[in-house]
Amino acid sequence: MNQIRRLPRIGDVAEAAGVSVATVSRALSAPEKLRKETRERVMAAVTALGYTPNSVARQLRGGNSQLVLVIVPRRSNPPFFSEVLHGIDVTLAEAGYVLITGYMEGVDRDLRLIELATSGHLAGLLTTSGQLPQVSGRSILDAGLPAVAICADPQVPGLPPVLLDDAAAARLQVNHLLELGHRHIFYLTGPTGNYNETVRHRGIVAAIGEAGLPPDALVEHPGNYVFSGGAAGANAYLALEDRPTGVICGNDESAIAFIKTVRRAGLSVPRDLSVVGFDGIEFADYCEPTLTTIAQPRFELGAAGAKLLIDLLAGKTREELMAGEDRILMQGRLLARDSTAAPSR
Amino acid sequence: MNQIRRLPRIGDVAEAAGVSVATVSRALSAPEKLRKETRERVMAAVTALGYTPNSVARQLRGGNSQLVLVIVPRRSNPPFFSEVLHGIDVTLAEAGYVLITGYMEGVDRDLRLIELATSGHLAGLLTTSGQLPQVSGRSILDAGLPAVAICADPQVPGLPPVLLDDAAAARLQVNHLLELGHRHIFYLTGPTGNYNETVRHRGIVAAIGEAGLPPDALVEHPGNYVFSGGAAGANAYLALEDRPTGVICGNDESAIAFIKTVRRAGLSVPRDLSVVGFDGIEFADYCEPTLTTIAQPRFELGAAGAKLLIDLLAGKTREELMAGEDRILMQGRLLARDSTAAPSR
DNA sequence: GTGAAAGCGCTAACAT
DNA sequence: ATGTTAGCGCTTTCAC
Repeated sequence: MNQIRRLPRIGDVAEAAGVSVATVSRALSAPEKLRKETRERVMAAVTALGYTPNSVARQLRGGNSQLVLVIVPRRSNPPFFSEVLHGIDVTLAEAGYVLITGYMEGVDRDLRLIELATSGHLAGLLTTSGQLPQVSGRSILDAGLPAVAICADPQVPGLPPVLLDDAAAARLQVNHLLELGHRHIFYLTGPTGNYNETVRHRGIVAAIGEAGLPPDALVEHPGNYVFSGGAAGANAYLALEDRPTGVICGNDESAIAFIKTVRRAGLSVPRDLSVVGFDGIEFADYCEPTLTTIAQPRFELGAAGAKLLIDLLAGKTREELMAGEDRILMQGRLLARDSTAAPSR
Repeated sequence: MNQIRRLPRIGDVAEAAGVSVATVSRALSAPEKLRKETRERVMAAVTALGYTPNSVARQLRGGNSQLVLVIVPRRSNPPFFSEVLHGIDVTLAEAGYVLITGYMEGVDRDLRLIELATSGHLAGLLTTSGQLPQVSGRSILDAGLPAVAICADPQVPGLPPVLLDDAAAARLQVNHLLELGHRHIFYLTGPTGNYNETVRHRGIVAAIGEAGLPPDALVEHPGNYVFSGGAAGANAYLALEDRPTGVICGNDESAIAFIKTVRRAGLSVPRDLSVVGFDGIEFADYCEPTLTTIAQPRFELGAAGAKLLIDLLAGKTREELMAGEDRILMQGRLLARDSTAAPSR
């Protein structure tokens, strides 16, 4: 009936319970300091009024924010990142934090993200992008927030990264094809300059070299991790006079487009060529043929990064958390499915 | 050299520029009130110190928050929602807002989201879930934030929804199959109780009825919008004695799993059966065969919802924005591809 | 065990 | 055109 139009504040609760605002505050944040009776009276008033502390005021007072900004590159492979985000979200939520997703997209956005980081709302920062928001020499890290990198390493001092062991995973791709007997390999790369691409590329070249194959056993074509690049890569492959029998794609999405394109051109997978993807997204098991790929521990990458940040926020030092390592590395797993087989003869 | 460890505040800028804090504040929010010379002196100090206003303090003072909470159901079809979110994100960013993604997942999460909404951080609320966070009678709407629903209608008074015309889209699915000559239809539903499922279901039944077909022309099987449900639905279909020639799936993901499962059992699509999906995700054009489906204007749904919220936040009234309608309806588009054809005889 | 009051950084009346 | 100051809602000394 006598409904007040504004949200209840601490003073309303104090009045209703017949105590001071300080007592209400203590009932909420340090209940053990109150007589049981007082505490119960306050809590009853809190419930009756549906009071929730205004955390903006709390933060201004110097309290800790519960908001963590997660920076995601805009053109970011949704089936991959959504699972990483899920891992982050679940882990943060368990510790009482809330995630803000900030997509990068052009310089304006970079500026806005930097301002958000400096705005006083945030407790910490998680980045999944190898390129940090940066505007005229000002980096988002200047906000001084505790920060952790996931899935890509911006290689900035003091920013501990949680990464897939991309080099090892790339070797898994190569060695799988080599073990099947392939000796001539086509590599549809990721976007130039991309962190993961750079490391995997090195891994692939190294694995080819270690197998004693000549450098021209590897034919490369630039891709971009999306369908269109997969199709374009396949057309480049089809145009080759001497087609490699093994194909490594930068990710599953481009692998699926690659396969669709070569099949449409009359080739058969894995009879005419074997294709390996990367990521292990759900669709890779529902395409035709099912895709051999590297499963990334997506949820776990997100969870581990979030955990690291939470520990940092709790005041632990990087040294004790990283145990002397400069990075946390997780392993990919080869999922051998129907898109790879021994070369036909 | 003489680097202060804390972030600069308005007082630091004032001191550096030799003016009062009020002048700094005005230089930032009402520059026209200042003499050009003063303004320039202040701005120089702002730049020199790398000052960004503390928006927590601003908000506490009564200023407007720039944070919008977007509520997303956890089991939320990433390829679909990521585009809706993109539309939201781009539109909000243009108006200077930042999006917070809040996933729903169990009651704990509901409570946390309600607390976030009540915390004073937020400017407004966007929900893509038909079920609003709710805990023991307390709804997130009690926080009193301006709010808009997208893609699903929680059917709460005062919550304007931006929706796909699901009933019309469902008719599109049915009529496409009817026009091809199918007279016996299998419907793999969405999750029971889901808003979109409810409306589409009605549309499908109505379209069948209007075509003069008997009710048993439609065979239903409960699905869940994910791969596993698509596979299970296909197995149920395969077990039927008299198999319908037309199949409508609740979404693309389940349609793709459905097709994969029936093909593995030796059936051919579209020779033995035609399959229609729903959503128009990218993968639907890269599966085998390519999937006939309903394209939802995903980006536009998000953008329209965000726009509506922005206008609400700018003080416009629901009445003037909705032009007398109680909802904003957008239309789906049939994409006829290779998974549908006339029944074989 | 509880209350009074200062102060977090900012904006907007109100002075000058 | 610019300065002074109250106060947003909360937590936390410091008194009692």
